[in-house]
Amino acid sequence: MSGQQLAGINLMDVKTVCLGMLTDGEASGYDMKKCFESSFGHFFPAGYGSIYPALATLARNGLVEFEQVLQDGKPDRKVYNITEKGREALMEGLANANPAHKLRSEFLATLWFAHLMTAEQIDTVIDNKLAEINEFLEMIEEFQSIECPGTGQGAQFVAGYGKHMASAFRNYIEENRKLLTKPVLADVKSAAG
Amino acid sequence: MSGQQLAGINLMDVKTVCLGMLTDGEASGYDMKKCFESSFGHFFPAGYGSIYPALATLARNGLVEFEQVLQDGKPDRKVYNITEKGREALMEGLANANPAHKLRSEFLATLWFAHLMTAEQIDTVIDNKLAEINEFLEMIEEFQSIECPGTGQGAQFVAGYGKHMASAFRNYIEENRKLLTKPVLADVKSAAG
DNA sequence: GATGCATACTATCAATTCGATATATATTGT
DNA sequence: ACAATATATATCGAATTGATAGTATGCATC
Repeated sequence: MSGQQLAGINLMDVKTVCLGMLTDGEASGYDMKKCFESSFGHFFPAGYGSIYPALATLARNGLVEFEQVLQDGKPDRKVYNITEKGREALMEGLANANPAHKLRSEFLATLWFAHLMTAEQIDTVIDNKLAEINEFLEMIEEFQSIECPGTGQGAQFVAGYGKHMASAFRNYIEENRKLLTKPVLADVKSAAG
Repeated sequence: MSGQQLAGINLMDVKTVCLGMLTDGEASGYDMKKCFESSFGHFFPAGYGSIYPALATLARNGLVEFEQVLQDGKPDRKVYNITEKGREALMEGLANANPAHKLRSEFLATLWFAHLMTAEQIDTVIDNKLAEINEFLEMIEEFQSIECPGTGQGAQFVAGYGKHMASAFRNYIEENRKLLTKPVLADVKSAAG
């Protein structure tokens, strides 16, 4: 019942995030996709299939306006701007006191069934994940070094979160991976018997 | 092109997880939902809307079989069992060397825009998240205490992961939340001016 | 004795999201 | 000359989410 406010925006969904990006200035869908790729997408992914429909809905409901900009050579741009109504909707989205924080890990689901896998398979999965984490950590450190201090407290907090959690992830894996490849009692017995 | 193997299973999706659960013995969709609720769902969520269509597809492709069990009083149960073909498909699912690990955080997306929020809003969001994390940690500790050692190395690894990461999350928030409510230079100037 | 709630069990629907793909053109690299 | 990359739009099928619906029993509260 409650929560259904201005033009169907009630949560921190892709629409709300697009509105937030527009508070920094005008942008096209393409620009926003790049923003998702470079920073946002690491903790809140979105592709064209989400962004373009989101912008269409926002425009239909008057939360953003756009201008068709003809370019020579390149295709036209639709440059979006947030409206006053859009700002209100954004504030409502930010007012949600219990925003979700969801994990969906095929990695953990796979390792849950480690007893059905060979030690080689387990090692490969883990080594690949460690390599990914290390790449991510390098990327974050680069991001933090170019971020100018004083602006974007939120961005700094989130980047720090990413670094902290990725390190914790790496530490946990390195210290506990042997749990997964260690033979269980039953196997030891059958090997000895 | 590649990856499209036995009956449309190529990743660690809900179908594959259901097959994995069935290696522990027969179960109904309802049973599996309970399993998702109690453990699996914390890192790989699935509701009825995913589970029932998944089981229907698996049955259609011969990866599981089911028996309609009539019960007095209660509604009928469809009790599923994994087939040999299903075991093969599961092994293919587990053979994926790069299983994903995805986060989707409305929490971090919200705090990215902390400069648009009041300090009270920020504090509420953070306090609520800390309370959630503490509940989660209690739940995990209970899970670990009832888990018998020697069986389910994977489950132990995953539970340990959950505890480790939730603690890291809590520590980061507690040590860095002041970044978000600390006034920025511009605000200090305008307050003094 | 009736009303409402919890549990047990199935299943479906609209809305949203994902990942891939289509369409076009210009620039840059080899 | 040819291939790849960047710019920019948009759509489609498949999967997932979250809510809801239906049917039946037991149990407690009013």
